Amino acid sequence: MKRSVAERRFATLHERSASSGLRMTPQREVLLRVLSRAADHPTADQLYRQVRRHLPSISLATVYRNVQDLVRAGVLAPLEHAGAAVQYEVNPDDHHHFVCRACGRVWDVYLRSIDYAVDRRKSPVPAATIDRADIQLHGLCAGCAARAGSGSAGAR
Amino acid sequence: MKRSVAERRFATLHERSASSGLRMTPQREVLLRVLSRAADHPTADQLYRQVRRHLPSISLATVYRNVQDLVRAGVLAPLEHAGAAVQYEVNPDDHHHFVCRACGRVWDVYLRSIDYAVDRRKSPVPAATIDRADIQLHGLCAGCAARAGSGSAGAR
DNA sequence: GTACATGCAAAAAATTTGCAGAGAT
DNA sequence: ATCTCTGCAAATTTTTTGCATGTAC
Repeated sequence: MKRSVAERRFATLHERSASSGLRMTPQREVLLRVLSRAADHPTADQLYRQVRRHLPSISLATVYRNVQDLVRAGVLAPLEHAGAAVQYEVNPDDHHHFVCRACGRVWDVYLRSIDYAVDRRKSPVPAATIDRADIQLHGLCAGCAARAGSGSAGAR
Repeated sequence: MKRSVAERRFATLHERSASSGLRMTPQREVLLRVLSRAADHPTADQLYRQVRRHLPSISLATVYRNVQDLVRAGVLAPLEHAGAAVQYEVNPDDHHHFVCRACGRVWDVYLRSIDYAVDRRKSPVPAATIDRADIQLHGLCAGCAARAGSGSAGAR
């Protein structure tokens, strides 16, 4: 049962990776296999350690490069806003964020209401208490949209 | 007008910082002043460069230490999930996240519905398009709640 | 006076890059 | 044959830490 889920996932990853023009090297294949079994949200280093068990000669740099390629290919996504330098929040008001997917900049957003319902059947969440819901809206900011509309796309 | 907002903010930061037992050194005061004027989400390095203009002799390590102290004091918050190592998302289903505020672990959450309304009057967001809303629920996971209930609180 | 804070420099952690050789298509 | 990918090692970037001295309370 669990096996077939991982296998279906692997097939998907494999196909999406191939259709993005990425070559199927042994390193990439093992990485995809590890990813297809991942239940959580692994870091590059955790992936490295997993992949290494099957391919002891792989280098950490290769894992980093592959993970980036897969992000570019849309196969993986960095969890939220992680990485790079930590940004700090000073605004004491109750608010949320809008993140531009092209330039990565963040703006504060005020919401008038939030409503959500957890699907408990599908969510094996060991939450004892939930005390806050932060929303991040993702999209294109006006500047990047204009740039994308006319000239070549300018990212990051 | 803008001045008084910053000043009110500074007073708040100053008071919260003091009531957390933090001493008011020149370095801390300038940092709080910079923070009270911050309109965006600065990194430690950006804060360092700002503070330096008023206190050229301050060291980057002091800024880092102070920012951490202020986070512990509840004056600042790290933006979302940033920092440390980047975690990657493999799950292709449409889902959201639950983050334990004690241990920092992340679980996938499935929502049946999401509803929100942007308060456009208060939000100067230059969003050309919004194509996704990611929700992060914050709280205590069962494990950390149990640990907090009995023994001493175990964090991070 | 004492405990906390600071500066400096070195260390650690996370990530990126240059380069020469190997391999996929 | 070509263009991508890899391993290795060195470089960068971000953050943390040890230690002697300074200073807010």
